Amino acid sequence: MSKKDGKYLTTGEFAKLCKVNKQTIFYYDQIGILSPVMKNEKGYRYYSIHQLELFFVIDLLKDLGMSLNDIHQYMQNKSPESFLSIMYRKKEEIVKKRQEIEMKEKMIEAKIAIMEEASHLNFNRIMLQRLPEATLYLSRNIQNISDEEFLEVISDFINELQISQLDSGYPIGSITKREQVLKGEYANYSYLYIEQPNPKEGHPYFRAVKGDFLIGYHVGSEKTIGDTYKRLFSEMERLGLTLGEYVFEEYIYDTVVRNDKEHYVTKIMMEVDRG
Amino acid sequence: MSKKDGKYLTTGEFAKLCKVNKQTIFYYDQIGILSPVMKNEKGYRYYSIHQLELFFVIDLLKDLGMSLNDIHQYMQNKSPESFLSIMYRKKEEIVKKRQEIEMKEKMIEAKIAIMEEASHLNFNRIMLQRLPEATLYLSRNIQNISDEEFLEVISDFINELQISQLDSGYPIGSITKREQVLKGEYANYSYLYIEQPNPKEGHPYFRAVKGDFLIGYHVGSEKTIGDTYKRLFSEMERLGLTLGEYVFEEYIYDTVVRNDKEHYVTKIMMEVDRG
DNA sequence: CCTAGTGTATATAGTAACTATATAGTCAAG
DNA sequence: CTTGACTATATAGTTACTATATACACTAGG
Repeated sequence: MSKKDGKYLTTGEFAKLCKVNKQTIFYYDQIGILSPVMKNEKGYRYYSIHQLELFFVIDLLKDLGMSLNDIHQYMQNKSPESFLSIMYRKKEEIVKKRQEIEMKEKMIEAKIAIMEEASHLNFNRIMLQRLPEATLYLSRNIQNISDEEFLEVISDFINELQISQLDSGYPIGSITKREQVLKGEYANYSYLYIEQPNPKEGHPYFRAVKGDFLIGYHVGSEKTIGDTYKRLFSEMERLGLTLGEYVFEEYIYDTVVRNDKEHYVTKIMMEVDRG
Repeated sequence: MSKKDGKYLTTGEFAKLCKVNKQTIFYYDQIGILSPVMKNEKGYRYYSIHQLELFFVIDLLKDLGMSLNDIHQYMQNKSPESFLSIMYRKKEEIVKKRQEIEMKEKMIEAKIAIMEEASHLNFNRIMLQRLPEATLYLSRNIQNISDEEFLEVISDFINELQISQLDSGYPIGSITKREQVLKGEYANYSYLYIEQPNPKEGHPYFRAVKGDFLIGYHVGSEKTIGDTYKRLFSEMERLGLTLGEYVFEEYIYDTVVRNDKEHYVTKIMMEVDRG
């Protein structure tokens, strides 16, 4: 391309075609990554049409997370070979980036689903539901664990979420065993979990749940969760049910959407057996 | 989740779980987007496990291009409703972002393909090839156009590339008519174009090419391109061919990969008819 | 030819979101 | 009781711009 070599662009024209601030073009000249092909005696910069392609490449590299400094390094020492090797590197990076974006898109969809569902709920009602099979990613056992060990388990759990892209956007929940619940030790959890709507093949530590659940919502701080457990137990009795093996807890409204602990909402799902 | 409310995390522990610098956690407290649940009399900060979820949400919003200032606004005024509306907005944005990433991935692939092909070429050889059908996005006609008009056409062309996501990563080429080429006006182009390997349905301004082409490479500045045209003409004669309707030019090595104009390489593709 | 309005230039300071450094107080283990 | 690892604040530096101030240049209309 190019219409006769005679046609040059001023800084303003060039900036407009690049769709950036004129200052940015000055700046790129200053740091030496894109200098005009010509400068007249008054100091006016003149760019060639070809330099647009170079700008677009700089913009691409920038988008791919390359610093202007690194771009400068390359510009000092251009060659088809090093350009190609950069492209191969960036290709790998962008694939990873795309996967991350795809995951985040799913996370947002999950958050929307949770919030939409919550907005239609009556938190006072207790319901008996048959839950379909779900896949959960579980932490290591955390029952009766020390503070240091707990920190390590949490740390490992979160690391694994991030490394294996298991953060589905669903809340991190806790599983308590029947025995602890019956003793009133509602906070003596056995596992943490996160639901996996699209479980990955061949990943360990997964666990399916299905069956009858008595579901209630606790509004307020964790400290008063016993009250809601009592309400659930009396409803259980009224329906002639007995407590199953596990109880699941999930924050529905937490510090993410509420300032005041009194407005937190915890979903309690009790596995039950029909007497 | 949460192991008894008694367990708090120090700034260092919290930072480690968040996988960020401790300073960042200080900073977030300072600007008021994530403050510890507790501060002791010595000023030590203590975070709760729940605040991890909040950090992850902040991190997500940040990734989705929200400024810490905007995040602060939301944090001052949390609610499930406004969180939901942010999520809906971000959902739209991330879809767009994903599409952009996908496009850039294709661009990188195109650049790799071009550079790989070029690295295996002998630029001295002239070849007769039958080119398959290709879809090109064309600029408006630029033959015998004034400088101002040319600038506008270029501007429109580039705008369209960006708006309609037509920048495939292939070089921007030029098309010259037979008549101008025969007169030696090699720079009096009629159109600019960019190849579309995956043409979008229903987009106008496209144009297919196929047929026999005599292909040669010009090494050096545009000014001496006449020499290579002469070489091509004599080869054409030797093969008993006549010049077809259009000649296509594309930069293979340009300011993106070369510092010196003497090393630029232009691909010249002449449509030819078999005598 | 003068002038208004736009364009160009440089220099300097400000911005966001950290990041690094310096200095000082705190705590737990041996 | 000291060492080493932690905590805190305050300040300055970083990147990639962005804004502002000031001065010079160019172009079109009266």
